[in-house]
This record gives sequence, structure tokens and C-alpha cells, in this order.
Amino acid sequence: MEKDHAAGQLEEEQWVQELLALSEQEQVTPKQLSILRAAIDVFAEKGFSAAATSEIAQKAGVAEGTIFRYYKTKKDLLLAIVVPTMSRMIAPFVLRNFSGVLDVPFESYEAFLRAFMINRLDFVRRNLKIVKILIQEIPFQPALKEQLVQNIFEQVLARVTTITEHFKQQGEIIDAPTPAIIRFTISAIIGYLLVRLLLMPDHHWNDEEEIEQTLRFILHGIGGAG
Amino acid sequence: MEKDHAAGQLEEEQWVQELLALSEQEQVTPKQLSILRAAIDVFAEKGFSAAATSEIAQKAGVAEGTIFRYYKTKKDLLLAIVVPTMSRMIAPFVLRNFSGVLDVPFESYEAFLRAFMINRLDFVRRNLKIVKILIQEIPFQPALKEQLVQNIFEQVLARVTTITEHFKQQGEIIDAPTPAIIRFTISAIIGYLLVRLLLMPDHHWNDEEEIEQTLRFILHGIGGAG
Amino acid sequence: MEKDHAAGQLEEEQWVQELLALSEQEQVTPKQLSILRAAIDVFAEKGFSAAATSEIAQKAGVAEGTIFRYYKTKKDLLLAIVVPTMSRMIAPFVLRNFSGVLDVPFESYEAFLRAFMINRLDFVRRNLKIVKILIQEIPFQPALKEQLVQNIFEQVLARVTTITEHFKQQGEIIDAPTPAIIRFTISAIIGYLLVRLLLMPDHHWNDEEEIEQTLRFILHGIGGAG
Amino acid sequence: MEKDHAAGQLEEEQWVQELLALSEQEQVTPKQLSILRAAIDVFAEKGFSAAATSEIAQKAGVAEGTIFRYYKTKKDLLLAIVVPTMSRMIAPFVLRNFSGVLDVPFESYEAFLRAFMINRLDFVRRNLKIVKILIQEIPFQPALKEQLVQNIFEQVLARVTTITEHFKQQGEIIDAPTPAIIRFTISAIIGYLLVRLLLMPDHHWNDEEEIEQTLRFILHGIGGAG
DNA sequence: GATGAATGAGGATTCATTCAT
DNA sequence: TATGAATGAATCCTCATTCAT
Repeated sequence: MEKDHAAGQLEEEQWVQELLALSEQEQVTPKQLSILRAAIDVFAEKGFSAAATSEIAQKAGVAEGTIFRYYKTKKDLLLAIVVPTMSRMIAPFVLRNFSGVLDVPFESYEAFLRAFMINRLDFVRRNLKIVKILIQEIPFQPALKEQLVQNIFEQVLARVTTITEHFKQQGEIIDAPTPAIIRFTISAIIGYLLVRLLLMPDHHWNDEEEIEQTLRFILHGIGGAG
Repeated sequence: MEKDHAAGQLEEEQWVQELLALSEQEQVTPKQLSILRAAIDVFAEKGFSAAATSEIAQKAGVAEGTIFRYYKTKKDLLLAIVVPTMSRMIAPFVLRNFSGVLDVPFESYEAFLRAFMINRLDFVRRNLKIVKILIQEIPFQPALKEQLVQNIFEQVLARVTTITEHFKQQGEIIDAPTPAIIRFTISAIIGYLLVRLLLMPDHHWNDEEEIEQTLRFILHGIGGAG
Repeated sequence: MEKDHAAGQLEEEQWVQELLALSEQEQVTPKQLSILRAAIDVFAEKGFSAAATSEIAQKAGVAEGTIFRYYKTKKDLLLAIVVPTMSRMIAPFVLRNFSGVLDVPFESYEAFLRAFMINRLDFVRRNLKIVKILIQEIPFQPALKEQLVQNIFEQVLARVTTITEHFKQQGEIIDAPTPAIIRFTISAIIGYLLVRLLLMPDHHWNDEEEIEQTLRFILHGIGGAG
Repeated sequence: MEKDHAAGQLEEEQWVQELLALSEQEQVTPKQLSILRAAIDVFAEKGFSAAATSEIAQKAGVAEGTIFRYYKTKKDLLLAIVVPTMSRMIAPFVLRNFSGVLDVPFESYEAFLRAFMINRLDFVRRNLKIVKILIQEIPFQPALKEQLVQNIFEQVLARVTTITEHFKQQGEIIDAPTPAIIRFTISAIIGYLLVRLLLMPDHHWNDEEEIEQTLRFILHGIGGAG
């Protein structure tokens, strides 16, 4: 379902629904859904601390007290939004047979990176506000930090290391320290995602071309022939 | 003065003092200084919105009212911390004859990048908490956003573009779109800085080696010989 | 309902209720009512600026925050008390068929003044504290000043001028400048009200006689036969 | 000295000086004087409670602490302004041989009232701001209230009663209760002063004519020939 | 005398959370 | 289940007053 790139307001909202309905196997009432939608908007706009539950309630069209029927505290509401998204963000690295990104034998490292960039660009685009909130709040929410460390450092890194070393052995990647390679590669990718979606979202982008360019940079650098 | 890398708590504090005493030519009383120090700590730890002026006052060892003698509002206190640092952060790009980074004719693009990485790594290390605060608050402080846009997009980018194209003409850099080159280069550098200073500050780093590695990646990529 | 002169604490409180319930058609909860009562007391006793919302809350037996559920700011609370009273104060001049004061054809100017004095004495007596607050705050609340100017100077004066000139034409009033006549008449009436209700409220007053006396003064002066 | 009507900003300021230098026999330093001037301005503009001593200090061009060298508290500053003026306001009734107003045998009650009106109009004009402050603060300052009661009710009223009854015996005033006569007369006079100086200070006034008109009203009323 | 930095109690207002309905 | 009135602790900020210089 992530293959269609057409991302828009509507789609993001559907995504929110999936987010909870599917990935958490929980029943999400329409009221709860509108609370989540409103909370995402307000958290993204004002930041978690500066966001007022009353404003969320108003935007969601529910009573102030209703929020606290579903989420015991404001922080619980934040986590309900942000934790599943964090899971989904790293899902491709965790789920064994995730649709076509990792385990399917890629012809090349380049093909792997390309698929990864397209896939994650799409994901971030669809979950832009939540990703913003996530980035903002990780430093202040120990619960998030812990999840991040556990997931990223103990699952994602392990997996990416395996892949990287696989292609290193195949001679597709130079023989440099794997952590440095990974850091560099991810920096270049995230760098593109941030500029593309956060810094200059209104610029007219030719994503396919930019992705190809970025891949060339990652693989061959920007140094001239000399 | 930025040449000595030994950065520590003490040094950062001296830096804070320089920050205001030198760069703003303003008198900073000891009390004001302790307010700034406390504010930097609390803002970095809790985030601006969640930081209480009462806690800052307590940590600074002054009465709460004293804060407001020096800074009319809490937001003014934030800006007093963050704006000069933002200026310093981009100073190398704005000041004509900044010590050895830009205008001094570098032998090569590589030498330029190396000097830049060392220089800015040092700067961020010394101003770590303030940089954290800056990154956190830019999305929510229009005043900061505006400064950023004006400075970065209208001064820094112009300058970096000139430099990049200079080396492009000299054949040191491949003939790819300059914005993409800049984005990629800066992503790789900032990626290193973030991992080095924020994500894994406690890891034992060999900065010189990592910088060299990163420079090789930027220039030649990670693709194997094939 | 204004015909019974027996004014007391209880009655004034009922009046407060009418004030909002009837004249504004708004629902006034018991809690809101006790806030209004407490605010009237504290504003009258200390003055608006010196009145603390905490004291009002305490006197009203509600939490401080409750005040701000009903009135966004302290000033809004003031206006909620004072504006409707100002309206009622000049109502006889604005409402066409107000009970027996203006439009009903009076036999004489004297009868008109008598009705007016009795009526307004009664009104001020019932709204004594609010009138005090009103007088005190008009110089400092532009919103009130504006209302006053618009109402008094553009409605009341016009109406009183008409009435006065009507009786002038009938020969009941001498041919002097109408503004001076009005100023003089109102001065004498207000002078009595103030002395009666504010300066010497505890003196034993024979209102009927004093009003007759004042009317004679207004009409025939205090000059002796000579 | 009150005979020259030319009242202006300068004159009022001189008046302030007299106020303290002469009537209190105290040394008034230039600094103290500028504090008084500034305090009068700020108290009149904002009201006593809402006036900030810091604003007064700033307007006076002195340090905040300086105010408290001269006046122990903010309230003392208020009283220093308002008490002497209150004394002067009723001085004509208290001082035996005050220049030409009371004890000099007037030809008539009318001449007495005329002199009184001119005299007091002049006084209020010169002390407008202070009179405003006085009126505003009397209800909230027991010290002022007490002074007022003692002075007005025990000195002024006695004196005015004597005079009134003197002219009553001479047949110039009708045989009505003296308190009512006094109340009525003073109401008419104060009514003119308030409208003239506070309500419509910008209207173009022919004071002489208005005073004559008011006197006629007081003596003969506004009733027509019938 | 005069300053003005420093105080800290008190100000109005906000807001997450509770709970009776 | 959903409400929204009510809470009161906590927030930022003001200000009269003090006191070392």
C-alpha cells in the first residue's frame, strides 16, 4: 500500500487510522480518531508542552474530559501518536519479509538504497507531522529515547550492518569501517528527506532525479576526475 | 582562540561569557551570567516551554524577579541565548577574513572542507546545549526562523555556492547541480556532528580519523572499485 | 417592580440577578452569581485595580480559576457588572414607553422632575455599589467612557433637551439656554442623590419632603422675596 | 494671588511649589518637586493603585529608590499631594481673614456666591489633576475620609451655616432648612465646575456669563412666570 | 543624598485533570 | 459513554520596598 506515492491530506488521515487500527489491533472510535488528528495538528504546530488539551479538544470537536477517557494523561496521548509511528518507521528493518525492501535479494547495493530512499521518502511524507513531533520530543521523553535506542541500536543497526557487510564482501562497497559507512549513507539520505520535506517543501522537486543524484553522490562522491 | 579543542564544562561557560561580553560589547554582570548559565541548562534539559522561570532563578541563585530585570520576558531570555550563537554559528561565512576558513586561498576543496569540519565541530562542541536549544526552538520561534532564513539562505548559501563553483571550475568537483552538491556535503558533515556530539557523545571517538574518513566519503563515495 | 422602595442587602442581590437574568437574557448559574456578588463587594470596597481576583474567589466560595471560566479577564468581569447597570441607568431616556417617566404626558415639568427623582433615587439605592464602581472606573476604562459619551451625550441629552424645550414653550420654564437649564437641574438632583446615598447614608432622611424641597429650589430658587 | 485667572501649565507647577513650600513650611528640593509633579501626572492618569512608582521615578528623572527617601511609602506620596490641596480647598472657610471671600461683609448673598464661584473655579482649574486624584481616592483612603469629615463637616459646614443664616435673617434667602439650602447651592456650583472642567473642558466657555446664569438659577430657579 | 540592583510576595491567568451528571 | 464545570497548582510577570555602594 505504500507504493502509490500520491500523498495528501486525505491519505495522511487514512494513514493515521491504519496506524492505530491495523498496527495496534485496537478499536479506534471515530471520536478517538478525531482526537488523534487534532492532537497531531496541535502538537506539530505548537510543540508538546505548549499545546493545550483544551485546544485539541476543541479542534477535535469533543469535550475536554473526553480526551482523558481515552488517554490518561497528555503524555499518554503523545505516546499514542508517536510510538506506533516510530515502530512503523523502522518496520522495514525489523519485519523479516517486509514488502520488497530488505530481504528480497537486491541485485545491487544501489538498488537497495534506491528502494529504501523511495520507500522512506514516501513514509515520511505521509507522516510528516508525526515525524516532526517525534523529532521534537525525543530529547524530552525518556520513554521515547529508550525505545529509539533499543530499536535503532539493537535492531536496525544490526540489520543494516549485515546488509552493508554483505555488499562489502561482494566488492560493491569499499573496505571502510561499517559504522562510518552507515552513518554517512544515512546522513545523505536523511539530509535529502529533511531538505525536501521540512526545509523547502514548497520548492518544485523532481524526486526521481534527486534521488538518483544522491545515490551517485553516495556511491562515487563529488570529487572531480583529477 | 577556537584552536584549542579541549572542551569541557568550564570552557563552555567561559564561552558563554565571551559570547556576550565580546561579541555583543555588552556588560554582563555576574548575576546575569549565572542567569544565562542556568537558563541554558534548564532550556536544554526541559525545552523552552516546559522550563519554569522559577527553576532557572533557583538554579542561578537569584530571585525570580531578577531574571526579569535583565530580560523583559522569558522569550527574550531565550533569544538572548540563542541569537548570538546563531550569529556565531554562521560567522565564518559572513565575516570576510574569518580565521583561515574561507577567504584564505585553500589549496583544495578537501582542505577547505577539512578546515570547516574541524572548525565547526569545535564550535558545536563548545556550544552544545545552546545548539540543542536552537534546533529545538527554531520551528516555534518565528523570530528565529526569520533570522535563519535571512542568514542561511541569503548569506551563507550565496557564499558556499561561490566557493563550490570555484572548485567546480577548477575540476576538483564534478559537474553536478551545485545545490545538490551543497546539500549532500553539508548532510554528511552535520550527520557526523550530530552522531558524534548528540547521539553517541560517550563513545570514544578518534575525531581526526573520522573526519578524514568522512572527507574521503564525500569526495569519492563508498562505491567499490567495480 | 421598581415601585417598592424597601431596599436592602437582600433586595440588591435580587436586583443583581435580575440585572443579568432579565436584561441580558443570559443564563446565570448560581456560581456565576456568587462571583458577581463577590466582585461587586470587593470592587466597591477596594477599587478595581486594588481588588484581587483571589479575594473575589474566596468571597464567592469558588476556585480562582472558576472566575476565569466565566470572565476571560478581570476587566471583563468589571464590564459584566458595570455595563448593564449603565444601560439600566439611562434606560428611562432610551426606552420609549418606560413606565411612567418620560413619554406619558406629564401635567407639568414639576411632575416630570418629581417622577424622575423618585425613580432614579430608587434605582441608585438598589444599585449603590455598582454605581460607585461605575463612577470610580469611568475615567480609567475607555470602553466605559465611550459608552457613556455615546449614550449620555447622543441619546439622553437629546431626549432631555426635547422635553425641556417642550415645557419651555409651554411657559413652565424660563427662557434660558437649555444646556444650562439641564446642567443646573441635573446638578441639583444628583447633588441630592449623592449626599443622600453616599455622603450621609446613615442620616435619617424624609425623602418625600427633601424631594419636594429640592423641586421648589429648582423651580423657584432660594432667593428671598426682595 | 488667586485673583489673576491666567492659569496654565506653568502656573499650576508654581502652584505645586507653593503648595508645599508655603503651606507646609517645608523645604522642597528640586528633586522632590519633580517627583511630586510626576506623581500627580501618573496618579491622575492611571489611578493610585494602577500607578507604578517606577513610572513616576522615570517621569521625574530620578532613581526608583529616591522616591522612598522622601516618602516612606507610595501612600505617603499620595497623601503628600492630596492632603495640602484638601486643606487649601477649604481654606477660605477656615482662615478667618482670607482675602476677600468670607469675612469681608458682602453687600449681598449673590455677591458672596459670585466671589465664591469665581474663586473656587480658579482654584480647581489650577489644581485640576490633584482634585481628580482627591475625588478618586477619598473612598479608599480612610485617612483622607477622616480629614474630609473633620474639615468639611466640622468646620466648613459650620461656617457656611453661619453665613447662610445671616443672609436668611436679612431676607435675602427664603426660610427653608439651611442644610437643604446649602446642599442645593453647592450642588449647583460643583455641578458647574465638574461639567466645565472635567466633562467638557474643551468646549468654549464664557465663564462670566455661565456663572451669572448659574447664580440666577440658584436664586430664582428655572420656573416660568406662571 | 542618591542610586539602581535585587528582592520576593503577590498579581492575573492558564491548564491538565477530575468527577458528578 | 461523554460531558464540561470546577479545580488549584503552577505559570510568567510586576512592583513597592530595601540596602549596599
